[in-house]
Amino acid sequence: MPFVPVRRQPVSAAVFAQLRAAVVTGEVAPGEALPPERTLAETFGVNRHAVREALKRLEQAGLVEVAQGGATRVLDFRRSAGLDLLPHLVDGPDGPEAEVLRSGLEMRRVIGVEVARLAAVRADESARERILAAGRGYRAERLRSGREADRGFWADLVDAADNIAFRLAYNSLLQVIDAHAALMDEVLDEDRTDVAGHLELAESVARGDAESAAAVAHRILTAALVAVGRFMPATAPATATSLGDEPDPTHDPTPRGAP
Amino acid sequence: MPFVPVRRQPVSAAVFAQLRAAVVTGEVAPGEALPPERTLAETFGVNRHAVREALKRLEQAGLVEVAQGGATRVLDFRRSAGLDLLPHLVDGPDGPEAEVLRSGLEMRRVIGVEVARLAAVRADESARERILAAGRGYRAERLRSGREADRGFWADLVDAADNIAFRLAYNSLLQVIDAHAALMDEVLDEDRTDVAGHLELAESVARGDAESAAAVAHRILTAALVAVGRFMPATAPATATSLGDEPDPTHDPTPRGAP
DNA sequence: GACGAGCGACTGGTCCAACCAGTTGACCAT
DNA sequence: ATGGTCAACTGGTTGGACCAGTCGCTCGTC
Repeated sequence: MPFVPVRRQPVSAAVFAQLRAAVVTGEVAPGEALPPERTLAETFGVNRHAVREALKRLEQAGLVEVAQGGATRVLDFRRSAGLDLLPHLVDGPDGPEAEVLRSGLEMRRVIGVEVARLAAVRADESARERILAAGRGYRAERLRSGREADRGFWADLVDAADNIAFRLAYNSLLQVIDAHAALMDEVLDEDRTDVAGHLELAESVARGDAESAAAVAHRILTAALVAVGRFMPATAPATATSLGDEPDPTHDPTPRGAP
Repeated sequence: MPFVPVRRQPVSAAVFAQLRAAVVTGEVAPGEALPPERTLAETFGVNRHAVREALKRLEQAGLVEVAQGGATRVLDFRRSAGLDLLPHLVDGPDGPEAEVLRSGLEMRRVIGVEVARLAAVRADESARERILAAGRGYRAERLRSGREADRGFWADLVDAADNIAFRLAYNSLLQVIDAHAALMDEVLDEDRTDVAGHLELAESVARGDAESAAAVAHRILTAALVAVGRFMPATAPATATSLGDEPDPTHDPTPRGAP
């Protein structure tokens, strides 16, 4: 077993992690007040400043609302938090939450498809060449490191799409992946088996064929979405099974409670 | 003019705002080191603890990297920040940045379309009824407050779509809107003129017709995207003009550098 | 001259203690 | 019932001290 760098974690980060977990698991319900800073400091055995730094991050993440003189209240993160919270929702008491991963992969597909479409229309000449080169080198790159191969591939596309919102959302999704590298690597490898698709996507973009690019991107990105059902039969069996074998190449939302 | 609550801003928030602005405007370039905490404290005329609280938020937002013993370095937010940063990118030196708003509205459309599709498939009976009621009451609600009308309308859809990633991204986009309420209200009102479309969307979802729901959602959400070009002829005239009058009802990406 | 150990200055991390500034609710006078 | 007062409690801010890493210079050794 290879040695890895030890992770140093500041006290405030540890406090933040515990408080965040308490909020997202619902251990402290929305509307409920957190204990006073002085109490938290004593409970955690740290200085009050460390607690305050952690609370600032919670506030920044949209998990709590702090009011001078009043109490610090927990917010409903489903209404108040942004996409940056997603990575932190994956960790559940019984391992990664399948439903959160499914959500993230669905979003990844939607964004990826639109990114492909936009890239086909907006990429300038140098971007087209770069993307085409990435498409042609994908097979070889994948052998070296599948993870870095499509990270580079998609980074070029996202660049070319010229949309800062997609770019930032893409970053948020990458953090989900990084937070569960081992599992996600297996799931995402499903995408990578479609080597021909990657080349086809690159060629479509280089050609400026938006609809073809979108279609191929959809095909590629659906693979991982299907795979996550296999790797995680966990919490939602009904959902997992209906994700079945031969998804509609265009759309395959997961039915639920439909007649 | 009605009275509004006065906003108190903690010192750390003010420091955070200034540092954040310095980073996103590129005033301090990625890779560059921020001044030491002690220096910042003196410069801002506040205590070092306040500076540290601000830095924690910057770190949380993915704008800087702090290392004990070493310097605090600025990151490239285009690579390291998440979607939560989007609201803070809108403010430019010459008013709201048209390109950021365009990006946000593009994302809003993509997410909205997929939300409509998913809602049509996944909504349970009570959700269908609620959505149908919202669709029927939309015309009346809109007269009272257009803003709250479609906030409620879409909130129901997002709920029904049962995808936490879309929900959080939707929250992030709402923050963009809230941060520029006056302008965005004008732009988004373009969506609301399509009253019939809202009813049609609700009916499609209630009927479980995913493709119809997606198509109508796309039509509705394209209106604001077109409008932002009119309201903001500002920074990118070439882009704005090509967004012209009769957009392809299916897709209308903004060409740029295409052959 | 090249190398490397050692040291010192500098940076962020943590703590303690105190006080300021709001909020809340109980109490009391009107 | 109303409104004012006040005490207790909560977050906000400050000062100063020290710990714990990093970085770069210096100096001795080879």
